[in-house]
Amino acid sequence: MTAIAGAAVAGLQIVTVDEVPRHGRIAALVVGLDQRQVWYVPVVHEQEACLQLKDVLNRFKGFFEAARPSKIGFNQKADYLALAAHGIQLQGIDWDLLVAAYLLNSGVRSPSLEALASDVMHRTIEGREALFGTGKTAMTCDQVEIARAAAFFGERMRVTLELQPLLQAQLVRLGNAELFRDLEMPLVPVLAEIEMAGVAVDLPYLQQVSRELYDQLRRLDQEIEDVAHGPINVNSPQQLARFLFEDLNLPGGRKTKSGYSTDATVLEGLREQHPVVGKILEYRQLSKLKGTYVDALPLLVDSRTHRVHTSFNQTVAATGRLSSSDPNLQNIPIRTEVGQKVRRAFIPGRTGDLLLSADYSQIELRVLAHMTDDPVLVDAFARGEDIHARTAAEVFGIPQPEVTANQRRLAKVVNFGLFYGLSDFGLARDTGMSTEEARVFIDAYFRAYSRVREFLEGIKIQAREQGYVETVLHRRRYIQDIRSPNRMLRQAAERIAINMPVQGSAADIMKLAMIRLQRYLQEQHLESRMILTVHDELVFEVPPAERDHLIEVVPDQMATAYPLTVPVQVDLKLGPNWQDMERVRLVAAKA
DNA sequence: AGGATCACGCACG
DNA sequence: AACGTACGTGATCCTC
Repeated sequence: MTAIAGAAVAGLQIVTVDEVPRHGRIAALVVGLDQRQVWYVPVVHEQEACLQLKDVLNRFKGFFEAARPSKIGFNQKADYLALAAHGIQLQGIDWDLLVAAYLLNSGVRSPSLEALASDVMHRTIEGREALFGTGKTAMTCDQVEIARAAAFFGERMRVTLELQPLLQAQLVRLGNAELFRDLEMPLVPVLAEIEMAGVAVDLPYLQQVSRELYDQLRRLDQEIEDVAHGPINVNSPQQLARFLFEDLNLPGGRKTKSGYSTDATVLEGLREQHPVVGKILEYRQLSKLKGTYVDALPLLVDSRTHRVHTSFNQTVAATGRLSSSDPNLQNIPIRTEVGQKVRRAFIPGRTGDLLLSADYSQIELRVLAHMTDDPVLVDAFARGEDIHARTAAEVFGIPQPEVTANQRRLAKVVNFGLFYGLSDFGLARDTGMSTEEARVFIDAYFRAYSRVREFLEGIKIQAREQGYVETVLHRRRYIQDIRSPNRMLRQAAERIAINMPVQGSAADIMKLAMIRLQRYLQEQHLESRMILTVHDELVFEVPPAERDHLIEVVPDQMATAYPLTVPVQVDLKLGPNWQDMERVRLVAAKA
């Protein structure tokens, strides 16, 4: 114990029985100082005598809660969560191999330690399946012999310790050591805290919505089956295609691998041809919302906290964004009326508290302005203009007051499409203009915004010559197929290359803001909690007494997290749930 | 029979 | 089929 406490760095893993570290069902601790000194401390093994968890945690508490030794691990958010369940705040989370591996190659979705050992050290180690088995017969950690578990986790710890300096050297070589140390690693406990905070949902309300949707769905299903003269599963694209394109003889359009497509755009095109099509579209929409959100969310409410605790994944998205799963709280509906009903279910956990939502306004276009230094784009943001109206004015060569609503709409589609590597074909599909008109429109856009065109061309060249592209903080994404002789593959690679620096830089900025704000809330001993992050939006749960304080600090910290050459603007909304929110304040940080 | 995986469709930024 | 995600359902393949 003395040797451990006195070390500068130590490997650490908290082994849990189940896959939800937040539950804190700790099976064992693994601690390692070097290849020769690795300890496996079992606390829950069914067949054998173990140490008492309480005693073990007490012995190690000082080690956990001290910034030194620095802890090395693999997926340290899980360690933090498992210990937090026992009231221990893990400190010194300095070196997570999972996070490092992600920075080194964000294209590999959540690399395993096995894969790292193989790729970096050319060494084969046992995977979890070898010890626990797979599928229904899989054992949990507590069902395995201590000796076998100790050998398995001990080897992983030795590999972890051996890999760490190798990965560190690679981070330095790539120029990513600072991004790792100052952004991604500090973010680890921030995400864990957000997950632990969770978000409250209004269960009785959701139940009521579920009943309403059930009735509507039954009615629609009946009406559809009346037309079909028999039972049909509207959820089955196969059955639906047979019904529409064989029984009703409607004109089939696009094909999928297994037949005619029945997706929403196809059905929209058939709406006028038969009244049943509208009913199918409505059925689809309601069924999606009911199944994915209204009925699924209540099942994920934690019985102890009465809240939903998502997982924020830091090592999945190739652009540097975070993702959310179990449940995904980053795709809660907002666009349709029924969707908004779902959003109303997200509420503060305590009566009287409020939800505060702060979102970056046009962050990607501002990042684009910053990266390109395009004089027109920079000027528009500097003046605080309506960016889509300005774009329309530039493209059509008319004064801004004369821009029609339709012209603005077209400009908006282009402004969004830019980040996706817009094609004339795509623009035509989204706007209803001809491909030829779309081509002319895009040409006019790039004449007005020549620096944007040069920038996008430059990205493609960089991807081709270096094999990767990067964000403002030098986060990399390697681009496959960028030199492919296959035109389709190559163009797809070019679109990926164009998208990443902008989407990824926006993610960099958001991550910086999250770290600052979490630090601030903690230092000021505020009760307000950061509870969600949705790419360009942060949501907080706020007691009324702290309302004015947060309204001041949140947008300010977000807007100044990473100063751009254009102002960064943050919109602030406040309300009793995630839907019914009112604009409070609009903050723009000076460039 | 039941699990794993693919195909499709679609929710968000 | 313009970038990035997550996930539910049905259909189909695979294993016990």
